[in-house]
Amino acid sequence: MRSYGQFCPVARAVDVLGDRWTMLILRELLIRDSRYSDLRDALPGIATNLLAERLRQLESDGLVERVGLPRPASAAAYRLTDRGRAVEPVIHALAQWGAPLLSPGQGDDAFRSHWLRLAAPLLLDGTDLAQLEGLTVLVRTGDAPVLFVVEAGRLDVRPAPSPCSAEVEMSGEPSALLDFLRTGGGPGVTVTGAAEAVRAWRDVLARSRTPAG
Amino acid sequence: MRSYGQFCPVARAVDVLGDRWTMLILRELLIRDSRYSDLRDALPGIATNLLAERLRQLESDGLVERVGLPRPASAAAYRLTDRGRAVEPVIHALAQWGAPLLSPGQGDDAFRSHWLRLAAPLLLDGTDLAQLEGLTVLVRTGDAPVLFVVEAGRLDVRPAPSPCSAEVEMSGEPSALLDFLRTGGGPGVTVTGAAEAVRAWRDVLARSRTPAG
DNA sequence: CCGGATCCACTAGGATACTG
DNA sequence: CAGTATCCTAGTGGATCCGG
Repeated sequence: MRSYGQFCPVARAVDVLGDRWTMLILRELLIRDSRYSDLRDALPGIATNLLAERLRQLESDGLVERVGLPRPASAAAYRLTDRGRAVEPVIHALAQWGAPLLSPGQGDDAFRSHWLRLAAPLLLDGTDLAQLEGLTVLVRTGDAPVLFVVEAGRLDVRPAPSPCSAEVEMSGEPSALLDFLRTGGGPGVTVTGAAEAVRAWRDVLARSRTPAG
Repeated sequence: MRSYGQFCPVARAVDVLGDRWTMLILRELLIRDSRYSDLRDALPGIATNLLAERLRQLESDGLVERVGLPRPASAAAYRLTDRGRAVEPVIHALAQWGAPLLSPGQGDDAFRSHWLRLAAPLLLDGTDLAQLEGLTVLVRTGDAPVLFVVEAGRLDVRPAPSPCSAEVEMSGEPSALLDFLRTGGGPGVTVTGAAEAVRAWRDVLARSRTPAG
């Protein structure tokens, strides 16, 4: 991208981060280290040459590094450097601001379950997870099941192993499921498991909180 | 901008905010309500049709409103709506991350003094302004002088009236001045005024703080 | 199958001239 | 002053192909 040519911290940041796709590539690498094809799968519509060029640029800007083998080799992955990981507050602020834009529903948009790793803790921001310590929730939606684990007062989201047992199981369309995470109710989501754990989970989700965004 | 087509809060946010120039237009309107020509002056290099189109888009997205007269009239200005103002955390996060990118210096980049309204409080983040309550600093740099005022423990930056008297006066190149704000020292900045006030001001700036970015 | 490179059609952005 | 209209170029999207 052409520089804005402004001696201003915002402009200098956007010079580096403002290219098309760049922020979404960083989102992916914030969620997990990824191989080239992982990124391509998580970014439907990106042209392969663009992905390659963005990664090169991010590497030369010091936000991303290749881990594994040197340049001409396979099975390597991309990972954020410390400087790249420092973009996290920007991504989080964007996600907070963008959360209300999910309300119109999914439409024809793509969805990947691992995005919940970023979105779910955000949607639960302001809830009190202390009483759920240790709870596990298996979530079936999108392309692959994921496992919610409450630990240290935080919600962590990881790929679900198979087989996988959890105290609570939820399933439904991504759109319904995100509504459910925000409100603790709504149609289109099936919740099963031990009655007490289910009840505690729904209670926490239904608790009033600062509205996201 | 074409939508990324992803059911993800980050992607939906970038769908709206990710167009070229959009973030800088929002930065301007976060600093102050602006007329069309104010924006054009603060965004050197923007094509006038692009500025018009971005403003139209931001208006239809509900981030910006025209204030003053209805469509076919002059002397009107653009202002952020509440939803537009909610982008502030994103801009601040970008500015924090971008602050280290100022170190290479100004080069050929443009500078506008009013940008200090956003940048200066950020560069002083982590300092204790309580002991400077009420201090005024006249800053001469860039295209117009600005006045720093410490009140309610915060640093506020406003256009300097003329004539203007302040307890402390600083002047120098933008690059030197920003370094000075970060470190309390460095070459290229002239500081004058009552010795005690000058000393207190330098002391606070020199105090260690969380490094920006 | 992974990690790209190449080619081509298209669209968004940049520069400038012009108008109510 | 506040934009529109135009032309041109650079960046993007999509498909296909290639080497390890």
